[in-house]
Amino acid sequence: MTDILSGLNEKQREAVQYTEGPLLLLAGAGSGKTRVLTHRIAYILERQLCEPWQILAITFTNKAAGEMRERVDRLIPGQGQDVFVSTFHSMCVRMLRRDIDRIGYQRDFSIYDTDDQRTLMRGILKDLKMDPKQYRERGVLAVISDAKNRMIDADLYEQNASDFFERSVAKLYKEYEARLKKNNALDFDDLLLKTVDLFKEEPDVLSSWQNRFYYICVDEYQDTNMVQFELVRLLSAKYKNLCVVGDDDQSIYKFRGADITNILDFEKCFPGAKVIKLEQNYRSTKNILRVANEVISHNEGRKDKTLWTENPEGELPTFTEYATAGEEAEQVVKQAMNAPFALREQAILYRTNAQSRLFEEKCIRESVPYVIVGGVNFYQRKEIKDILSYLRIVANGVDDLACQRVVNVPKRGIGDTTMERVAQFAGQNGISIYDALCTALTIPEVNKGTAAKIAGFVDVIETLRETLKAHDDGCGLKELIESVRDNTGYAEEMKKEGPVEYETRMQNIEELISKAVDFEENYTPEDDADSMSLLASFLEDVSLVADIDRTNDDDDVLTMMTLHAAKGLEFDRVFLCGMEEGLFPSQASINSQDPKGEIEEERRLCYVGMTRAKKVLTMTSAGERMINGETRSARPSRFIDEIPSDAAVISRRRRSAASWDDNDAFNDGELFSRRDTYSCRSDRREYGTDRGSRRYEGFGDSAGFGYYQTSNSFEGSGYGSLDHTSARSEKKAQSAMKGFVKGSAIEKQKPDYGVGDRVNHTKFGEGTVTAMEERPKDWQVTVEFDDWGQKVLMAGFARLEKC
DNA sequence: TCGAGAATTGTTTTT
DNA sequence: CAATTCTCGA
Repeated sequence: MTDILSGLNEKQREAVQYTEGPLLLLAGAGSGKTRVLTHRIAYILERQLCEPWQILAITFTNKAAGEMRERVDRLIPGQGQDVFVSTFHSMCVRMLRRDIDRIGYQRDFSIYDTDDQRTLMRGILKDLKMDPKQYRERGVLAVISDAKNRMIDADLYEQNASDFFERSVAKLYKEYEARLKKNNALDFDDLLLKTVDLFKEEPDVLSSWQNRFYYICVDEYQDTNMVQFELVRLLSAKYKNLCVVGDDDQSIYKFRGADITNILDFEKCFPGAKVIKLEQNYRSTKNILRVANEVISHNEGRKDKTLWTENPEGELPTFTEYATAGEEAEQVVKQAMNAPFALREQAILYRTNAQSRLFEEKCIRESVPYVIVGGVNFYQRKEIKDILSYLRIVANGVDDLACQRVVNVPKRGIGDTTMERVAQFAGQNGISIYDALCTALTIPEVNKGTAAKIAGFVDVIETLRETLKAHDDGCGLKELIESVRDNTGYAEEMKKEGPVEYETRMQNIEELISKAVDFEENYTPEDDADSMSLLASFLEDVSLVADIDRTNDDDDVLTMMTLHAAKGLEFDRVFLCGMEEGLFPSQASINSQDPKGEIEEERRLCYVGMTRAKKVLTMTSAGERMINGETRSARPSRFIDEIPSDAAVISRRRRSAASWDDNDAFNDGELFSRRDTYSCRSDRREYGTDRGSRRYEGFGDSAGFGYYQTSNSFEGSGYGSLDHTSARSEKKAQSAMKGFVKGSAIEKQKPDYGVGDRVNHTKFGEGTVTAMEERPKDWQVTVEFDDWGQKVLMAGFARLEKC
């Protein structure tokens, strides 16, 4: 007992011991909430308030689930493994696997990922002859997903459809559902939704789970959506021992339905709920925390709390604006390389996955070992999806999508036209594609030659089924995958793509095999899921793996990932990169219907990023970067503006105040939104080759900019207080700072030319200055150009050169 | 049926 | 820019 409660502060201890009844734990970043959760579970176990398997703990990732199990196990040896720790999605799969047949699905259902969903929707649009320009599958699916997250089914959606578009979407929604059902498949949202359906339609199923779980904990509660709320509500209804942990300031998944009111209104929904706030931060330095607090304080409607720490001051966070994204990446990688921290203790965080490319490039160049979390998910890679599709057909014969995906992979001479006919035949006879293929010879429209090829494919599948059956004692995944690789001609097909691709693909398949072996070894048939095959569980498991789950912390490598992926992690040093208006906060959030709300979400994301840092926070931006093949320029993020000047070392590139204002207009909508609202392609056509930065004349070229720095001097920054390596870094840091001059935030300079002088402009060429007028933030210059006539320019913006 | 080259189109963020 | 779709010739 003393063990479990020792080392906890008063609040934490209170939370650990408050086991009965609803509890809302408002846990700020780095306040030790995982610690509280694990100790709480251990406390319950030690007190023998219930059996391990009667505790349900829901985490955000599978990795977190594993870690929690481990940590509990360390506190109460031998019992941690039996606690039901899981993500919402995995939990639902387990529950559905047991009982989904009671609501009209088969228990060997497939799980469709985003790609599968899109393929399915594309087919629907085609069959219903809807204009794919008008109904883009991505958009339609987003609407459907949104509806599902709010527990609006197709019928209800139809009833509420108020305009033509919505009625069309309703039709698509219905068809989409029908096809999922026909394929015996569920999408991600369904996993949650169907579980709720199951609970509502089969009360005894619900009560069996209700009876089982005496204690329920939900981590990252601020990111739960309505369906998840409903699940939690239902499951906890009997014993009401529900503990939710979250931080409204870290709610960053609104886009996928997370509803912040779940946490804000917890006390209303669960009367008598106890609220405990954890406000002491154990992770970051005072200086990092101050910056994070300052930024997040710009949000309205938060739960009142102030994070504080007893940690040392630490050094001031820095912000540096580089000229280009390339330079940003290079400097960041070099700094990481020379910092007095192990690579694994540092992370590069960014808003979008696309930003990783440059960092990756620089890491390769500098030979810095790195790992990118996210981007293209392992299980979405072509070769993996292909192989899994084979396995899906083996497991679930009615999965048409899987069938269509690999029927001609490797090339068997079964083309689109043939498959079109087969699909039609299948539809007419109400059978699955695979069943249709099995009887290909009887399909009149399919000619004999192709039918023979089809028979070859069917043969492959049947052989695989044999392989599986031959190992009914539960060892066969490895053989199965190897069989797909080696006996279908798949390996040969890959060779054609070139040796490099071949190698990486083979490696990926190897990785899949070891995953499979691993899975098999740890596989314990569910107490109640008797006949459910090992294969089906493997496939279900595999589709729920997030990329973060696959990272191992053993290697000393530099980690790069999106801010979203960084949630829940911590590093000694964090690089927060790409802090530019239009990127972070994203242009979409600025242009959205609800800019205020969306920018607040971006700000929370920023807060999450900053609070990942334990000792050093380094923020950067680029004056220009390539986006969609166009060089675009941007001013530093508004979040940088929100940092008080004495709280960080802020180095912006020198720009006149006037150009800032223009730049604001540029970034805050006008020009970009036009590109978004209307076709940006028409722009391209109209302007021909005059693309990108040249179109926004005056922004693209960075020549002529200097640096200046606001706030205090460099004293106290750098790595002086750390160790020897630090001296080196300090030097590096200083030399990187070369060219920076001290100055105030906004400083207008009188140009070095005057009325009557000859000047040169990058676009307009030479001309004579005819007038100069001082403006509040800049000098306005009138020039009579030789070739272009009179122009009125802002000096800080036009970069005129005296000649 | 299939491949190569052209054209088009797109970015948040993810279980 | 890069990923995906389209188009056309064999």
